[in-house]
Parts: sequence; structure tokens; C-alpha cells
Amino acid sequence: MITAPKGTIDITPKDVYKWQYVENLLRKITAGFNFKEIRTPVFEHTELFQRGVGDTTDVVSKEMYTFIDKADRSITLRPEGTAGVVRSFLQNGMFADAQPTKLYYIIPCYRYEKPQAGRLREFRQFGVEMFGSYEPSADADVISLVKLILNKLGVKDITLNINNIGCPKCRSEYNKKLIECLEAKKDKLCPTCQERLYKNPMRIFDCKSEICQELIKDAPKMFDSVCDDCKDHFDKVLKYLDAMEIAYNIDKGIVRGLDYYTKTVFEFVSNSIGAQGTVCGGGRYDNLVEELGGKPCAGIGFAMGIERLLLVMENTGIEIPEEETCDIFVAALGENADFKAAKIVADLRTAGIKAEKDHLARSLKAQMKFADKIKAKYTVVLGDNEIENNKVTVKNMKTGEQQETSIENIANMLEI
RNA sequence: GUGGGUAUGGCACAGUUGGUUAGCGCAUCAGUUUGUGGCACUGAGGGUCGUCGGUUCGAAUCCGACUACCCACCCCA
Repeated sequence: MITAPKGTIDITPKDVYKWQYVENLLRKITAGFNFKEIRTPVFEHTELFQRGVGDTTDVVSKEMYTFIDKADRSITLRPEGTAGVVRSFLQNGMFADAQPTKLYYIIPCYRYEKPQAGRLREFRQFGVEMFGSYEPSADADVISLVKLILNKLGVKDITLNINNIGCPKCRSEYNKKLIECLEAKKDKLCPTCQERLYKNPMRIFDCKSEICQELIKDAPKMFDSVCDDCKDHFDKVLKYLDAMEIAYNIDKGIVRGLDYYTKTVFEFVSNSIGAQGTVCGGGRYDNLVEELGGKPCAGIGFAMGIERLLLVMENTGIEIPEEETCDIFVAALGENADFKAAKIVADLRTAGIKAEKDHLARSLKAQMKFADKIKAKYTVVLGDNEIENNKVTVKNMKTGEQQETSIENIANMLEI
């Protein structure tokens, strides 16, 4: 048997209503913030991600689905959403629109990773990007969107962690300082951290090894080393969050793994879904637009893993309502009645009623059983007698109550 | 890429120190006097016990290899 490729899942009718519920809610709330949907290609030129996300990052250097197409172009399935949206923002001249430009998307992304709880190779993200504002209120706007979404979904046990990782100028100075501080003790660091030291030294703060934690305990924090501009920006972001009564936890250890982030970075984390607890991650990226060939333009956004969001909801007992799909089932006795049933069902559907009939030439009893299984609200039995006298009985499946009427009047008997 | 765990009908599982036709629940289908669902009862279909090889008179059960899935590291959403 051929099975779905490793790290992919089928979203079957058993679950799809949950996705639809969440997606509808995301669209509605986000539209209320004046974000507009954008749809960009699933694949892009590989170079876009190398330049945008950074070719030394893990995501780009070892997790991309890259292939050469028939005309010798290097193509990559998008591992994240931001780079493609920035490309589109530039290509379509959206910088000339009234600013800020507020965009959102719900897309599948692809990363060649080893699957585990909350981590797939094909996964779906909901994300937003806001271009054109360097102001702290933009940071707060975007964060408050996540907060509202979680509130509306009824998600409780997710905390907002936030940090300030400065601008390229103060960060490179800081990295130098940090490397200097740790170089002497380099040999004592774990193998991964020895690698991190030159590649992304700030990551060492995230290491789970107690030895590394001990070694880095007294090292300077990025948070305390940012320039005045960056510090001022961050302080104001927090003031906006305070003003909107959004609780946060300053986590000086947060380091995003994508190169483009500057100043504000944040994540919403749950402890109910295993090791991959980051449901939403984002931050500011004031240099990315320029990096990808545009004029300098501020940006801020986030991405939310929809699978992870649904996991949190499931694990914390949030029930998602399933939509009813059948108002009335028309059961037929014999071939002749079945022709008539087809016509009745067609008319009911034209009138906007969710109607269904049998398609397996089943006995009446089996048809009724099926009607029950698909949760039909009403049933009608159609035999030669009913057709001859134009008299049918509409049965309410919940109460068992029955009412006589003519075939033409069936629709009016239903309380939907 | 590195660890650990699991692998029995569609799904969730049982299978006792290796012993004759591999079980249960749910689901599916049919029936319980033939034109009516939900409950109950009866019955039916459906598994080469992940794959290959080995030990043995005999293997779902022991051994080995492979594969798949799950969890964790790493990384991130």
C-alpha cells in the first residue's frame, strides 16, 4: 500500500470541520484589524530564502525542499511565509500604497525535518506581515491580534514571551562581546554550543545542558546591551501592551532562528503539546525589505502553526462545533419512487435546503438507519401511495413527531 | 543527522513460560414476519499477527536485519 509521505497528514472529514472553524475565525478577526489576504506561490526561487531567511540558518542550510526544474532553475518549496510575501510586496509595488500595508495568509509550508509531536514536514501556518511602520504601536498591534485570536478560540494556557534582540549594529557588537567572554571556556561547552559559539552565540542561552547554563550565567545579555534607539523602541512596545492589558513575560533568552529579525521578537508558548510548544513566533524585521532589493522599509509579523494551535485546543478540552450537513433525507421505496425522490431532492436543494437520498438501492429500514447516521433532521418516505395521493409524512427525527403534507409543501414543513 | 519506544482485521486493544481452526470492543453489513431510524438481541464479512531471514517437530509469541510510525535531542510554527 502506498502511504502518505513521511511527515505529511491527511485532513479527513473527521477533522476538517475543526480546521474550517479555526480558519474562518482567523479570517474574520484578522479582517477586523484591516489585514488583507495575500496568496503567493508555494515554490519560489531558492535564492529568495537564502537571502531572506539567511543561508546559515538551519532552516535554509539543511531543511529545504530544493530541486532543479526542467529549465535548470533552482526552486524551493517555501519553508516559511515571510520571504515570499516581502518579494510580492516589492514586485507588486505595494510600497506605493497607503502605509502601513497589512497582509495575512494561511498557507502550507515545507521543511525536511524529522517529524515528532507538533512537527511535520508539510505544516500549515497562519501569518501576518505589516510593512511601513517603524513605530512601536505596530509591534503592539500585531501582538494584540494573536492575543485576540487566542481569546476568541478560548485558549487559556498560552503565555507570551517577548525579547529585544536589537538592530544589526548593536547585535554584532554584542556578539563580539559574547564570543570573547565564552571563548576561554569553549572546551567545556557541549558540542552543539561549540558550534553555536561562532554561528549564533545567543542560542547558547537556550541550551538545555546545565553545564552550558552555568558557563553562560554571568555572560552579558543582549537585552542589556542594545543601543538607546532599540531600548527606547522596546520600552514603548511594552507600554502599548500594558495599555491594552496584555500580559507578557520578558524572556531574555528568546532567539529566533531566522536571520531577519530585529528589535522585538516574541513567541506564544504552550506547555500542553510536548516539546514543540511554540504555537506562534514572530518579530520585527526592519532590514528585510532592503535585503531583498527594496528601498528601506520597516516590517513586523508573526506566524502561527495551525496544527499546533489545534493540538493545544484538543489537549485543553476546547470543543469545536460540527456543522449539520443534512436537513432532510428522502427515502424511496422502489425504483419508480426513487426517480421521484431524485426530483424532490433536486428541488429542495435548489431552495437552499440540505437534502439527501439513498444511492445504494437499500431497503427502507437501511435508508432510515443511514438517515439517522448522517444526523438528518427530518425524513420523508416516498412510495407509490404517496406519489398517487400527493401526500407525504414529514418526520422529525429528534422528536419522532410526524406531519402530513403535499410533496410541493415539504420545504415549508421544515424548521431549519 | 543522533538517541529511545512501538508494530495483531477500518479504529482502539487482548493474546498467559512458543503448542492444534488468532480473540474482544467499536465500526461495517444483514436479520428479529416482509413501508420507517435511535435501544436490545442474533448472525455475517473482514487479519499471510510490519517485511525478510534464522532457531524449533511447531513461532503473533525466541533471535537477527530491514522498514514504518511515535517520542525526545537539534531546530522551529
